[in-house]
Amino acid sequence: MSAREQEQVASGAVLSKQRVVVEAVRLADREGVDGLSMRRLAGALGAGAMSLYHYVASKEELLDAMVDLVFEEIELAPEGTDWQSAMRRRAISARQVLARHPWAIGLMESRTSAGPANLRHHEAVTACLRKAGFPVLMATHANWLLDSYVYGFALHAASVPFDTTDEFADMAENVFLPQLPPDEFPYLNESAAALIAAGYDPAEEFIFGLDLVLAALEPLRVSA
Amino acid sequence: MSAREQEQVASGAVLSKQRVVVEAVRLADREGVDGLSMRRLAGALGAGAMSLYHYVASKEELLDAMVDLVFEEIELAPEGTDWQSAMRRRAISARQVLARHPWAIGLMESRTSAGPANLRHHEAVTACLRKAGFPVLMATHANWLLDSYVYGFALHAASVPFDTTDEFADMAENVFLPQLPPDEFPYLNESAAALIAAGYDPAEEFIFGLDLVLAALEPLRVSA
DNA sequence: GACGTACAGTGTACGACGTACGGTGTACTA
DNA sequence: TAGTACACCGTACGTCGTACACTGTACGTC
Repeated sequence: MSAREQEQVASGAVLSKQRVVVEAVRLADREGVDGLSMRRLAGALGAGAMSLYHYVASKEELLDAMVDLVFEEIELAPEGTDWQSAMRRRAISARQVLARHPWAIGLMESRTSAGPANLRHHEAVTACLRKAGFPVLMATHANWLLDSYVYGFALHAASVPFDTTDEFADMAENVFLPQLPPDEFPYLNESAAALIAAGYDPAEEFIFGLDLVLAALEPLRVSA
Repeated sequence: MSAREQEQVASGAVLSKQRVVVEAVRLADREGVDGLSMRRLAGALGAGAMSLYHYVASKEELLDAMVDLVFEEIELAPEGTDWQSAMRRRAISARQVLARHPWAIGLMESRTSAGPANLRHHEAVTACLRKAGFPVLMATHANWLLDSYVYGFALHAASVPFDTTDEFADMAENVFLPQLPPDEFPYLNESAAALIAAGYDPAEEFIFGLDLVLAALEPLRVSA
């Protein structure tokens, strides 16, 4: 919170950038990003639409701020543990946060400037990798790989209309399989059947790939 | 192309779903997805806005079709080579295609039903993995991991405002570094400096992680 | 020829959107 | 008491997606 915002709060202002952005995230969670309009957001805050423009220069800036607020929810890589545990924790936290705010993923593609929380996050991850003994360029490679996996998984998971084992089994039997003629898609049929039997849990699915990636990175650091 | 569309073309109809969707992709490539409106698209086709609704039930359906058209551009996993080469080729192709149509990535999050090209693609990948000796569930895990990496990389790359070594060096020196006080972000400064010196190429960066992932998956198949 | 039907394509209109602009009102300073 | 600053808002403009009712033309069938 900037000095200016503190002033506003102290002087009894009803609105603040903080409040605007927080409510915007809430609205997007509830109704999706398409349901977020300046008028509706203002309504939720008990204000007129144009009042928002005292705290946010444009809707684009609001979206930037929303994405950064989401980044703030992600746990920073903890210090004082081995690098794999630290990366594991922050990756799992990131996945959970993005699952809570799926609209944020689609927004990232169009947002080209990183917010402060994003930068802090990136710095913490890089620090962790460097301290673990990854050479500079190897650390950036590892960073790209891990981030790509985390965001990609979240994107993939958001584009799929189920979140739990039961939902998946239901959708698979009643929606997917009927669309998949067995002679044209034999392997997808086989996969779906196996997944229905075994159950699907996004958290487990995520960890499978995550641990594989972490293990693959291990030999690339030079021990201290 | 459906029987109905062939009829239309044969009978001299000026528009067709094909033509509408192709032009929509072109427009989105040129102006971004925000610049794509039904009126502008119709204009580009020399038609009135409402005419489009004879070929597309709604803008949502148009966006679905656009995403599927992009999937059609991705090379299918070739048969008759070892699984790693096959996966490598299709992943590299996917990355290139998504770099050409960055708007498609952001769209995927909100599209919950896969189009035919998407399904064909998925089937081909699964077939390749199964034939390479991955057990059913392992193949779906590998699928998730690979897809997450590919889409995640594309998403990450789209959210970054440079594409070539020169652009990166320019942006880093003139935009990023000035925003990164060295005492607050020592590691990001170090990384940026190293990357400026070493050069940045998205294709290489992508292949680094891809090969690591492929190698990590190798031991999980049971040899035939 | 005349007439009916089907359907590709369109003009107009409605409600919602982002936001420019020019107000209000209240709280504080001088 | 007058002046100033600024949080807040009402109105209006251009654009959006699209419902609805309409045009014109092509092609039967007599």
